[in-house]
Amino acid sequence: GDGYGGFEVFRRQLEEIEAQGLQSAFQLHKETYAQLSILMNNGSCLDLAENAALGERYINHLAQLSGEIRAVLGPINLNSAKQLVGALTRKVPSITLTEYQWKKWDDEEEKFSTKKAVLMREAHKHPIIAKVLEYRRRETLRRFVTGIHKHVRKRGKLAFVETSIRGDVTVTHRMSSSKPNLQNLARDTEEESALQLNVKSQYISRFLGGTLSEADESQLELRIAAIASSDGAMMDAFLRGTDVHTELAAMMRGISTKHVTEAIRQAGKTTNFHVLYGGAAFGLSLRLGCSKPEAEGMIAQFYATFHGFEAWQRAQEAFAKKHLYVESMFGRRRHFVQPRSWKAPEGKRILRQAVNAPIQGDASAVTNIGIKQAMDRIEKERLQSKLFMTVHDSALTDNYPGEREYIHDILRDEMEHPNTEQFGVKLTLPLQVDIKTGPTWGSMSKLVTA
DNA sequence: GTTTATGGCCAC
DNA sequence: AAACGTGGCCATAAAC
Ligand SMILES: Nc1nc2c(ncn2[C@H]2C[C@H](O)[C@@H](COP(=O)(O)OP(=O)(O)OP(=O)(O)O)O2)c(=O)[nH]1
Ligand SMILES: [Mn+2]
Repeated sequence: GDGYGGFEVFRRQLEEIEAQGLQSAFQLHKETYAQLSILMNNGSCLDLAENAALGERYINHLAQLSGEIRAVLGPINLNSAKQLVGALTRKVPSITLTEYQWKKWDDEEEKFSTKKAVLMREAHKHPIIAKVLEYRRRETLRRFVTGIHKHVRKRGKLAFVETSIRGDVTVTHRMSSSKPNLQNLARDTEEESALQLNVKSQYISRFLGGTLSEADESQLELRIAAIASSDGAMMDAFLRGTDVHTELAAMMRGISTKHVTEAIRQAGKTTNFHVLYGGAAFGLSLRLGCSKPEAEGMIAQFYATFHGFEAWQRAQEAFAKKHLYVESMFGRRRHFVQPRSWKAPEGKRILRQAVNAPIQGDASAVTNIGIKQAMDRIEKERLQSKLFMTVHDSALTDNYPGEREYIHDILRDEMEHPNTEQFGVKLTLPLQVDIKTGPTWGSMSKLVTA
């Protein structure tokens, strides 16, 4: 009843594991996913002094903001969305705290929302709204500072958190991280780094004089989408070396790719994946703040350009309707429960999941095969550096002094050349890995490769 | 006083 | 009766 199939789907998965025996998808799981979750138990080293300093700064910022806001809105609990609706409506009568107005075709209750997108849309109506947004951001990031206290383990002079990496949680066969989750740490921004509020800066090397590095697959799911669908235009784009995220961001704003900042490129990413995974004009127009016809035009242009991918989408959907599961290139499956109708929201959601699951899942497989190879080399060559974490399409290493450059070679060699053939998959496009490095997870600079 | 649900938001 | 997908976590509100 949770939309993920419940018992029936679980039973079918069990049957599959029994029937699959030593098939390649099972091998992949056993030799790669299960191993990674065991091997990445080194923990992540924490700078406790930085943690304490961050905590102090967040408390101060929050106290200041809380005072300013409650002076205007009254003595409410700012962490309560419900109280915020009441206070904001009183103070700013013109405010519209709904995500979007729908028909209200009968005496349905109005659904209020104070989420970020809504507050940003309404922010021009009163200066206090921006303050609330700032409070929210600080409060959310504070939890990355104080929330890890219960997970800290001392090892001699050093402090660690030992996240649990599991490969048996997600329906698409991605890895998950918990207790603490290290896959959703807030990215460092210039503004917050300047204020010394960068939460990733508390993650450091465990070695005296050591460094951290992160190797991230470039535009990974777009590449996998191109490979899986064999779409000509998409393949061409990558063979030409295009950065599709950047190109789209530049095109949407009518600026040159030179002027695309990291933040702008990130917005382009979100748009790309929105459209790739069956997003509608309605949601796109909300996200871009443009009209619905404009959004429709953009989606139409996407499918006009990538009709090969559209055909692949239709094929996935047809397969899902017929068999109630989809299967990826690596032979991994996601099962569905029969919806009442394929045209209702419930059914349409399944069809989008049918398009997404094989791509997200195989992107994960490709990454993890490469990571496993890198870990094997670090062990075989008796290096002291540690590959201690994965964030879906990236790997983090803690570099022993003097080993960094060689570790970078390993990361690039292995992650750009995962041996997928052993699991029956031929990658028809090259992969590209971007490497960053620095003294902390929150202060890394891109490696310039000649 | 516990539990569970919800709203919200971070990442990829 | 919604409107890219995959996760985990926290504080409040509601229910036990
Ligand atoms: N459906 C969906 N998938 C996402 C979204 N953000 C990230 N992903 C998936 C697809 C990405 O290829 C993958 C890795 O995320 P990254 O941030 O590394 O993006 P990507 O590799 O595409 O670009 P990059 O060149 O690394 O900046 O995670 C999103 O908003 N929606
Ligand atoms: Mn990436």
